[in-house]
Amino acid sequence: MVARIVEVEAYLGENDPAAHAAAGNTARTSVLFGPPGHAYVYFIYGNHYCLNVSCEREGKAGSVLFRALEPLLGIEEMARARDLALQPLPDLRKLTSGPGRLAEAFGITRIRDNGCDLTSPASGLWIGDDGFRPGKLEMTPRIGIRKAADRPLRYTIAGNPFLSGKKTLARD
DNA sequence: GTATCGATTAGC
DNA sequence: CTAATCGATACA
Repeated sequence: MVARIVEVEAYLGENDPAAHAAAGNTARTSVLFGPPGHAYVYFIYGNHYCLNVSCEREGKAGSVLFRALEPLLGIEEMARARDLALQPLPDLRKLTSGPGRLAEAFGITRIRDNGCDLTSPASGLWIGDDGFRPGKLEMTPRIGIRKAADRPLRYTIAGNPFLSGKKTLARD
């Protein structure tokens, strides 16, 4: 399966009240304090996994949350993982437009993928560069948080149809 | 040990 | 708008 990253949010580490790292280096957040480029997977609301990549050098927390993807390859497999019918025509946005959704589409769990090296193609899950360069980017406040909700740390590809949120889903 | 809540989603 | 649902965290 392959998908393009179209929406992310930055979490700044121990000084960011909205970041899990604000609670310090615990069993849950240890990956955030490890070397960069590794997967931080957490379980939320008793229902969903979400995927981050650690960004700062070892010892310093800081991460990027993947909030939405544009499916490119393996759409059938993603639909199966999301338990959505592929016929007659699936709404592709339902596959990966949201942090919990994209994790489910890729079968990401904390047990399997937490700590995974996202910089290595040898990993089952990794980030690559296919040469695509987005056009205009937009910065908006982060979604779904209660603390530090005003900081514009959400980055999206302007106008991309696969962005998360009911607003984008309701369009067309 | 118990109480509370959350970087969400689906359904009414 | 609310329910679902459970691990991490705060507190006694």
